[in-house]
Amino acid sequence: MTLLKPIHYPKRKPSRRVLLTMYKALRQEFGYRNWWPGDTPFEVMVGAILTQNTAWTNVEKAIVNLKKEKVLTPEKLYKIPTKRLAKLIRPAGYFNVKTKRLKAFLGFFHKEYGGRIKTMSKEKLNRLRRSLLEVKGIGKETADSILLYALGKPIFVIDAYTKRVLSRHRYLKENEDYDSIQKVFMELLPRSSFLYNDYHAQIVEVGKRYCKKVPHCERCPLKKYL
DNA sequence: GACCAGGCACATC
DNA sequence: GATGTGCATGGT
Repeated sequence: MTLLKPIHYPKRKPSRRVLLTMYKALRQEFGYRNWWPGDTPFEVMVGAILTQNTAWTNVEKAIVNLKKEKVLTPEKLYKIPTKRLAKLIRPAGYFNVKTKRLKAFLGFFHKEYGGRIKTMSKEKLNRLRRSLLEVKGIGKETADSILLYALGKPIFVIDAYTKRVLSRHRYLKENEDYDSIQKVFMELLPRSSFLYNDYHAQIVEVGKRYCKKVPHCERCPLKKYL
């Protein structure tokens, strides 16, 4: 087992070059991820809410239920009784909270965009993000996941993996806030939804494989950045 | 049986 | 603005 660097280690600012070479190292190891498990943009949106603080394997079970019942469409989910929805998404955990959040999002999606991805997509990124954040139950990460992974908008998603991987390599403070982390990526990297998508996916992959609570740094492609 | 996993809103100080 | 708490399932 590898010992962790002390957490009081001073933060070092990543340069554009470091961010890009890290990305290349990851991509070389894992290949292009071009990622988010989901067949349709709508499924990605639902998944983004269901996966809040939850392992994806549990979310999958909920999605399977929704598909099996043939209700994974904007109209069907908008109309489905709350109790039935709660029952179907039960495996994803926090099912009462998430039922409310899904319903809140579906109401918004229906009211503002007629439940149409295309219409929603036409909205300007900043405006869309602001309105998503007004929906109860949609915070920054969920909003950005929807924007990037469902709608292909160029915005970098910050999640637990991003924070863990980057802070373990001293590129972040222990509890750095969402906006400043996002700024690091977005100010240093070219504005590309493809890059933001794949980079974040690479971080998730390296986080899952090597950067757990007990990290396995020996074979980690980011080893030299420790 | 404890601990963990791709957050968020809300209460309180 | 920082800190604490409730929300719940399924895998390890």
